[in-house]
Amino acid sequence: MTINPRKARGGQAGETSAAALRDVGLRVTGPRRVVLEVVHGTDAHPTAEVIHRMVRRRLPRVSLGTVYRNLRLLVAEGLVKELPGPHARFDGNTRDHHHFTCLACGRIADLDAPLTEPHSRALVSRVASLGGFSVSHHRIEFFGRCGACRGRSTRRRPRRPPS
Amino acid sequence: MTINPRKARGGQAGETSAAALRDVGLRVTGPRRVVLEVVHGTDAHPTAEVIHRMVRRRLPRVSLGTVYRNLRLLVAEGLVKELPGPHARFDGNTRDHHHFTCLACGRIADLDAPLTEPHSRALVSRVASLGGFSVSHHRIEFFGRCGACRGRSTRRRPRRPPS
DNA sequence: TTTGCTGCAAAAGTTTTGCAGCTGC
DNA sequence: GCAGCTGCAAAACTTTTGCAGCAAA
Repeated sequence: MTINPRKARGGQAGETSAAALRDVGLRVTGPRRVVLEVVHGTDAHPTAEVIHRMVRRRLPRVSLGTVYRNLRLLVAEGLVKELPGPHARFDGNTRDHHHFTCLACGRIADLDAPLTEPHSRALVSRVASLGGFSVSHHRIEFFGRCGACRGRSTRRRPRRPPS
Repeated sequence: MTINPRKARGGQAGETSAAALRDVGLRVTGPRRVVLEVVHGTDAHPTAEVIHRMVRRRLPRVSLGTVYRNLRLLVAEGLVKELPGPHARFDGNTRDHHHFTCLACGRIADLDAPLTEPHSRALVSRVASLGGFSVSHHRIEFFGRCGACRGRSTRRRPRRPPS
């Protein structure tokens, strides 16, 4: 689901995630570390509930409230990104990137910066100068059908109605 | 708040909105018509609750449930657009356009197509061809400070935490 | 030891829905 | 008249929060 392939996520996660938490001044607790590892270990842009389910496979007693609290902290510290929507989704890819959502299967693909960079840079400066804004960041979402679903005529329903 | 100025909204709304409803095969009822006129009559991208308040100034007995039901219908029929987020916002501007959100005052400005068109067109075709997608539409949101807030040092808090 | 974190459960906030009655067509 | 709408109230969800105990540093 990634267009510009990235290094394996959550490779040597064990030590890395603890270090990342320490770096930003957060205590390293079991639930917190696993939440971070789960989000960094997938590119499926899971919701809080899905993350909770995945965390529980490793630590069965972790509560949903704790997952939410930690996601908030991780987002605030910049270790995780949040995608807006009726059900928030979380993204362990903290590099600059945008998204493509397949309306047929519901999957969300990361579009890393090199793919969009040249044009979006021009776009931002045009909007800033003509609109009189200072633009700190921007978000681009594309919608349509992914390669796999373009062939398929029977559209498999998205797991959640996209957007 | 509109960059490319548009024709006055909700000018001769009275007849127009009823006609628009009939066009898409919806019954013309008081609540429904007023919901549509309210959303078309502002460019402030109001939430459902705000719309409800505005509708009630004209029809005091309209319930929030009815506002939600009608907004859903109007969105489904393409008479109104919905902006994603924790609190959905609604937009009477159904033309192709994008948005700028001021992080200082929370206001959302419409960026009409001519402003973004040339670059976003190139962006879409690049993403489609390199990613192997068919792109049906896309959404671009810019964040930063608007002209008015750029000068101000004291940042007036957004009415709702943006994004 | 101290401060922060957790589980649990309750609360808060938004959006949806069931139902009986009303109304546009 | 009938299908479709509406108000009202309850329900369904997602997300947040209070609290007492526990654990990282």
